[in-house]
Amino acid sequence: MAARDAAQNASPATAQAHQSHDHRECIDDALARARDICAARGVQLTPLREKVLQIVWRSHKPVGAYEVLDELSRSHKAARPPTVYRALDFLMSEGLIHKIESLNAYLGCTEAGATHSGQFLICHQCGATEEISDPKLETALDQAAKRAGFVAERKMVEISGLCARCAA
Amino acid sequence: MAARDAAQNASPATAQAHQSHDHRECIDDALARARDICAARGVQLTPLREKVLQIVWRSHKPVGAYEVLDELSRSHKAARPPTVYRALDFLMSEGLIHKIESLNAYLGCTEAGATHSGQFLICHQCGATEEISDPKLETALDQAAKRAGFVAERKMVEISGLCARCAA
DNA sequence: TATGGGGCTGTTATGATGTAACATCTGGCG
DNA sequence: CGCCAGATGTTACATCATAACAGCCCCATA
Repeated sequence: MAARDAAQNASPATAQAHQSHDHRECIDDALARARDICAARGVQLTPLREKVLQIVWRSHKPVGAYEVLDELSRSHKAARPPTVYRALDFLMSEGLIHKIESLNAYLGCTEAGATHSGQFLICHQCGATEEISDPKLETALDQAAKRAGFVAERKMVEISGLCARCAA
Repeated sequence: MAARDAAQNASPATAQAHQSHDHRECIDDALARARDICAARGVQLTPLREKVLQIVWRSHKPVGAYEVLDELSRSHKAARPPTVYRALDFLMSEGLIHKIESLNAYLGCTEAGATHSGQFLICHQCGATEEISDPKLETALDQAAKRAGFVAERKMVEISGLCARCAA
């Protein structure tokens, strides 16, 4: 897997990420799900947007907008920053990707379909970023906000450190 | 207080923030605490760094680095971006301020002295940002990381929504 | 057919945030 | 004095993001 991953993707985004699974399946699943979701909602997952989604999904590392732009430029000469940001904005508004605020980078959403803010474990060694969905954490967030009389809308949780493999 | 706050501070940072308390006390306390902490640690809270800390503390709204720069320039003509970023880096490394990642802005730490990552309630209406320290939330974060075999180093929690006053 | 409106993309320019790299200053210490 | 470390000055640049307007395409409707 690691070899194929490296072969099909020369971008630095995946250079270090731990990939012990068949990542092509991740991509295929994500794209198929995205198509279903957009069709059901009556919004357009255009070829451009799908291509951007595919690029974001090339690894489990958050990808910067300009990295997406570089990659997109190979097949789409006209690509400019607004091209990419507009696609990223669309994908975020449909809950298909997340922005990792602490890295100014974007990551495919593994829970696409359900609207949620996302909770992330970011390894600063290999870059791999795992999205988790912890009900207790969710509850704790809601309780903390409630206690302060605060109406929570977006709840961002980004934990950086070392993933299990890098810590070992 | 609102009147004095407006008078002593023309920066947009405080334009909307709810300030029902004597904010001058906040600033004075924060600066005094910072001096104590730095003295105890044998690190230099230079006049420049103290001035930057004071500017960050002018309100309970996170302040952008270039806003700090504008303000600092009034008294310190030589100020440039690196001047500000170096001071901010120092203040963060000593735990005297926090960076709010979702806003790319900086906020005075109300728990200075104890090393912690900070949990924030960010009102997108008035901009006021409250730092909370919720033990249950802290536990939930640790548990979530542990469950994934992840070694947590920095735990970022930023909840945006409406503060009690703006929601009312 | 025509027409006009909405959604998507192209294009140019610029704004906002952050850092690299090297120079200079200052105070303490052998 | 001579040197070093830490702080600041200074120039240039890298990175991240958006404003504003132009053009295109589909298609609903007259």
